[in-house]
Amino acid sequence: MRIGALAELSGLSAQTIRYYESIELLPEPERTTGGYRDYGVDIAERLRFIRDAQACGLTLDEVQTLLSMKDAGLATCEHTLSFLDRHIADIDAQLERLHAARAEMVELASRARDLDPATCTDPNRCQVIAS
Amino acid sequence: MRIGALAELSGLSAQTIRYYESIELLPEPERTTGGYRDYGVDIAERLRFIRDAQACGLTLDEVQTLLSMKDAGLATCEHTLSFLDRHIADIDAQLERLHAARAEMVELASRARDLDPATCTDPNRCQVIAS
DNA sequence: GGCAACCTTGTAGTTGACTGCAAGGTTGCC
DNA sequence: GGCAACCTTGCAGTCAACTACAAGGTTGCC
Repeated sequence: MRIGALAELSGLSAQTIRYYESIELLPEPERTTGGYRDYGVDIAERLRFIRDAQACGLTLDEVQTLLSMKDAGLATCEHTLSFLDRHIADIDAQLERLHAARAEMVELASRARDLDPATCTDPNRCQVIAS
Repeated sequence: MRIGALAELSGLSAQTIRYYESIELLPEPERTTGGYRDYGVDIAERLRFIRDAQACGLTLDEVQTLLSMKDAGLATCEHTLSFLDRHIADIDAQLERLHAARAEMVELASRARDLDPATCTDPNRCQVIAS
């Protein structure tokens, strides 16, 4: 699979994939005789892992640490475990914030929906929000 | 309350608070006779809202849109509602990613914990992760 | 073999969200 | 009144994570 196909598959841009390779998040792929990057399907799984970890607010640097752990077959040192535990705690905190924010938005939306739509006739009113 | 106290209370830096004011996320506060910013307690709630919304992956620009809605007492236009609905959907997608990533980390942590801690004697092994 | 679509490297620019610093004013306490 | 801690504005710098562009090579199809 060439980079364009992987980009399509993963939803990332080809530039981003090259960028990930440049910061060593991705291993250097095989090359075709013409010098094009040639990926196997397993790389898509790695990209998915990166995306999920990023969604947790991990930096790409931290994602790399995690990937090294996976790649190296894990390590059991104290600080490795505490790295994981800390990030799990971070995720839990973030889940809480997400739930709070979601509730706030649902509340806003439901209050907005309960208003009479007919009153929405002032174009200036909408412009406040359009930006 | 002066900016330092608000910073303390909210967990943000004074610079960040001034930055938020500069991009009009926060209203201009009262000033003391000496020209110092003088905040009421309600501003802390606004900062909490900002933090939560940011946790959802909203940009400060989008947070501002939401705050305008709150400030303006809402609007019912189609695109306002769709703005909210879209972001609620985004949050739900992110919650899903967070759960997936959390599971992955818990799995990594539990597998790591199951290994014999006595085998963790190679300092080079740890250095891989220390970065 | 001609052509569009796709790829290569390298480097520079952008965006969002801060963060630091300089030069100076204010507060509150001893 | 002296001093440390805190504040002011303004502007430049940083960092992460892309994103764009230039100049050129490869592929696959007609």
